[in-house]
Amino acid sequence: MKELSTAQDLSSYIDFAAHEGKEITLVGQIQNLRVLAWGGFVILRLPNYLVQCVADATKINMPLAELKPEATVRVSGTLVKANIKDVAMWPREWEVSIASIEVLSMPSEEALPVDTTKKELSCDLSTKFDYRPLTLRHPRERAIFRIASTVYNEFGEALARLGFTRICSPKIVYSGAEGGANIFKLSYFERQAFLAQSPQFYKQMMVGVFGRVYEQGPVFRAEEHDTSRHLNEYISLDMEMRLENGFEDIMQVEAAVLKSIFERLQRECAPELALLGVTAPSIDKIITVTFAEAHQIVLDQTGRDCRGEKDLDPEEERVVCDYAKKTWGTDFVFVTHYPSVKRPFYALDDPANPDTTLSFDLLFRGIEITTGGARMFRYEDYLRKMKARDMNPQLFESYLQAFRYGMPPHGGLGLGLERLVAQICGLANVKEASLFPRDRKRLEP
RNA sequence: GGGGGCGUAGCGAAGCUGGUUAUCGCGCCGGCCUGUCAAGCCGGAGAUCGCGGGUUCAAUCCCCGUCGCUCCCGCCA
Repeated sequence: MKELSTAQDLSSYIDFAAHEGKEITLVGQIQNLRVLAWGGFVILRLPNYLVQCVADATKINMPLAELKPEATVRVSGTLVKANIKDVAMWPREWEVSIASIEVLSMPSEEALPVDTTKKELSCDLSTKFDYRPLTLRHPRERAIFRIASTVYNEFGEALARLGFTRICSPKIVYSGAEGGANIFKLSYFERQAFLAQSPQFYKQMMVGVFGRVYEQGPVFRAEEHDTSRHLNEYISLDMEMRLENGFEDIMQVEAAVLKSIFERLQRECAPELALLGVTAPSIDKIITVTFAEAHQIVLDQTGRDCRGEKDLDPEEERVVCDYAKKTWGTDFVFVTHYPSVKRPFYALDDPANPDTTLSFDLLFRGIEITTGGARMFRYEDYLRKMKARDMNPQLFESYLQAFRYGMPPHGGLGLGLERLVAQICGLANVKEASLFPRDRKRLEP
């Protein structure tokens, strides 16, 4: 038996200022190497740093030329002041003056398939994904996923502060939530099951328990779309809450959560944002336009009359966003009151106009990142709506239990993590905001 | 499900109204360089031009097919 210490500091945080002038030992992978006649530089990649180390050829224990990018090394030396210009580096005020280097591992290939030492990764999307274990090591790729990590964490933490309870619903399910046909089938012992395309039913059931819940997890869509804004598996940031005043409550909570996310990005991800050349957006006001007003904006701005249509197409969403930016100075527009026919059966119709629903989409820089709205909460309403849509209530037995036993007025939303991150980072394709994207063609790596 | 574009060394690209020794940058290999920061300089190796067929004296280039990638629409987050 061996007992390990529970007292040691397990943090990867390094207090560089406190180490100045002192001995320091770092284990990291070589991001880049610059060998000069007098010695050279080793850029070391650590969990959340990129540290420059400098070597004097006459003092170091081995020639730098024997090293190569992606070798894992243990560097010992002294932390000294430096002035580093490269914005990919962090920190930039200190470097390690190397005393010795020990090689722990070397890449087995003579040459790496893509060059990760340059400012930009110059390769096609498919190449980038084919070599994901390598390409993700590039500083810009790391920056994207440090930002994604922060967005994911703050979504949960901001909601938790507002009294929401985190839930984890099953991803193996008995029936398809939205009623759509685009659901992955799965063999489950002697029966057939499905991969959840949304935690919708479970988060509604859980509103009957906690009143305010959230979930962050993967959802699966078997849609054959093949575009720069779709994935077949993505991370859905979901919440569901009792409504005190109206479906506007949902938008207010979402705006508050987004605001909190962007402020935290500014505080904690400044180097990553700078590296990507972007700034965190801000959401200081909540701008809403109705679906009908959105069509009017498109008509006024472009002359295209789409007022009869039941949805906004991507081009119209871009027009509405451009208009909102120009007119109200905002990157975010909530479009409310979508037609009932375009919304799932559980959407709550607007009593003032039953052809529309008390629902919304949130558009961010030209793309829709959220769909949300109020849900029906009376059992009879579900039976009526399901009958009208030729749905068999018996197939939704366990879901409908919640309403049979009584439910408060409630609503919620789903936010696509990759879409949000892609828009923050200015990425052309959502897949770039996914570590290992799953699309129509890709199941690997 | 429908439509557009692209496949040329490990990576990214140029070339083509048909005839070249198929070009450039990065990476790789060798040499040089006292502070680099997308380091720099000199030299070298590396490509049956995605695959199959056709037209032609001649195809990387034109045509047909096929496979792969990418973008857009529908649908969605």
